[in-house]
Amino acid sequence: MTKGDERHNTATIFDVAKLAGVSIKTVSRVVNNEPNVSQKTREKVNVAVEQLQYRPNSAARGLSAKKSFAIGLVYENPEEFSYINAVINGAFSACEAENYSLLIKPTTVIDEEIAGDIRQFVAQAQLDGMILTAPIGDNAEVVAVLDSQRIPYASITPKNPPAESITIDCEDEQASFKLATYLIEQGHRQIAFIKGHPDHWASGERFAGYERALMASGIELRPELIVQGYFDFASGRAAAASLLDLSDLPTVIVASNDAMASGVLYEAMERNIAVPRDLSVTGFDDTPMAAQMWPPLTTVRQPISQMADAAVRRLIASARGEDGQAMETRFKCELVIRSSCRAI
Amino acid sequence: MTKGDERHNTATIFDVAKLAGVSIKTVSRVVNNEPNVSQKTREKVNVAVEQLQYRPNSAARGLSAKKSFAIGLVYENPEEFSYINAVINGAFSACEAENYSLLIKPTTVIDEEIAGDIRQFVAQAQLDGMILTAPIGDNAEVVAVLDSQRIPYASITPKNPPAESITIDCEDEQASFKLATYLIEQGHRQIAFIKGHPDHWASGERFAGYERALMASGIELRPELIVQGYFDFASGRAAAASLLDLSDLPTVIVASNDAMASGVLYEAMERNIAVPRDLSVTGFDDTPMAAQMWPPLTTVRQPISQMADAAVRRLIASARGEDGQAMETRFKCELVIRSSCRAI
DNA sequence: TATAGCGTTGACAACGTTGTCATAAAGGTT
DNA sequence: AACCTTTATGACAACGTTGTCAACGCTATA
Repeated sequence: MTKGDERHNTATIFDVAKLAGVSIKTVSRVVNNEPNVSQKTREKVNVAVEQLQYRPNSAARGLSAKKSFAIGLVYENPEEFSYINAVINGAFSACEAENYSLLIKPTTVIDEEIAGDIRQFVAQAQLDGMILTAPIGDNAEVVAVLDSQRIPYASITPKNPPAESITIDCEDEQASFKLATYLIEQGHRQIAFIKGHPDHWASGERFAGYERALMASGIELRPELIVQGYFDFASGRAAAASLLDLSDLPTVIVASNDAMASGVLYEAMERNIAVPRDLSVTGFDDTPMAAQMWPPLTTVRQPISQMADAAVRRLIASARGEDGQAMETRFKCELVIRSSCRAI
Repeated sequence: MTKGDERHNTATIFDVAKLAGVSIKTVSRVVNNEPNVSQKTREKVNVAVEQLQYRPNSAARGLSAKKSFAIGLVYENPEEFSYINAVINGAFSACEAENYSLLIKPTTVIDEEIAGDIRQFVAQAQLDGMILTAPIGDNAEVVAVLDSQRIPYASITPKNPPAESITIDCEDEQASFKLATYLIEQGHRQIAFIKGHPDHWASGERFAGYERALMASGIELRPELIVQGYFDFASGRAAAASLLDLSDLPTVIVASNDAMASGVLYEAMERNIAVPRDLSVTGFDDTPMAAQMWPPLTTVRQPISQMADAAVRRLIASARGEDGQAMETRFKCELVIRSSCRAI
């Protein structure tokens, strides 16, 4: 760098203070919206800030305030990304609104190393908080690391949340109940179910709603119609294969998410089974994909972005010492009816 | 916080120095792998670092070194996420390897505000560099902001890269040529083409490859078989609709990406046109979706993650003053043949 | 033996902000 | 008029690291 480049150095709090004719502390107060600054002083400072295009140096701010103004988001790298993208978008918009940065950490698999990975992640970025997506919020080691480092965190749809922790979930059980009830109303009686990944809280909820709906209508639960899946395309396809090999075929297959439903559609296509004429199919999540498959998928829409947004806001609020009790923490789902199901 | 919590304060460079019996500067040298430290001292320090679980405070480091060790990734929030997720994963792995943090910034639309948005983003996080995904790398205002702030950046597949800038792209033209040639070899002569979003560099390249293949085989370019699309499902579907309304139908529709190809499949389904029996379809990108549609899509695989990885590495290398000339900057694509095309 | 050179080490300032505390000015109460 | 309280402001230390520079001790050379 030559000497001349100095002109381009970004303005510091000292420059602003000088220009406004006040002390740096006063500038700090104005910038951070602290009380006890006269209106006149405030304006002077704001003018100077504007004129110099001043932006506080976040490293210095973080060093002094012992905060980083950064939040981490950990997720398990999925096969189908729309869920996690909705999370990212929601978390980002909340961070942006609160003037925080969002650091993401995709993890490939959840193995023994994850706790160390997280420790490293947190330490390196000096995170002020973490958002844990399912099923990471249930990993005891990860939680232990965060607790020991005193890093606050919010879990999205965890299975066994500790009482005092910040938790965001949604009404999967009710939504699943509503969906199954809808199918029953449409005349379906042979209702197959593909369960989600056992590590995920949502899997149990979605199955519970299905069970409750069938029992409420006095429909017998046939064990051979209930198949384990893992939330991915391949497991959905395999589950469909086993269900379509049965002699007594189901009239509808309820998949616990859209990716598995897409596997079901694929397997049905392969077998020349027309959906919805010969078989109805439903999903869960309402990923963008759901509307673009053929046939468009009846599914359940979750307010994923809003949930992530809420997780970040609660986290920041609690870091500030606000209680955030008033904030919404349990979200509603919505049944989205498309043409992958027909009445019987 | 009570007094007792002090035990949990993370170790600083002073603690390490004390325990190792050296000065803080020496610890700093060891931690940063600087030369001129004796092997014996190095080991003493490393033992202390290990014992205290010392991790440098990134805020302090950034403040002193005038670097943030953070890189930003800006992208236009797409309808279909797998491309951007591959970018995120590649960029993340490079950042992790280089001990950098990755900050992401999804932008909803590219409007007049984007330059200001970027300025804000860069200033707030004090980024050391930026990765620009298409088509943001071509936005003059954004580039002007980065230049004026002296923020180095790398563009992934930009249209008009300035000579000295860091650019990563891949051989879209060749791949598209190969794909079209393959179709011609399969006997196709009525080859329709759905162009990509005009703002994207890749759109032009992919079309150019198509043109060259047809000309090389002496096939006339029929303008009515060339339709403008915008890389999204809806535009693919609309383009397919217009093509399938023609009296003289194409035997194959080449979509410039998988999302549009998925729109083509949808429209074909809706019209009861069997793919590939009555119509062949191809995509571009090899998103995970491509293998899960029915029928599985013949497409072109791009090494997206590797490209993003390379972008980050070049960026960091150039920030270090290394030239990075040796690094790969133009990547190969691979034809992926599935069953959405048939020979005629 | 003196001297130059190099590898090794440490003292201390600097980075740009916020927190703490002191002080001045203004307003209210007796 | 004297005193207390509240509001507004600033001086200065502290945060934890890296950069600069000086100093030390050892080896090679004259």
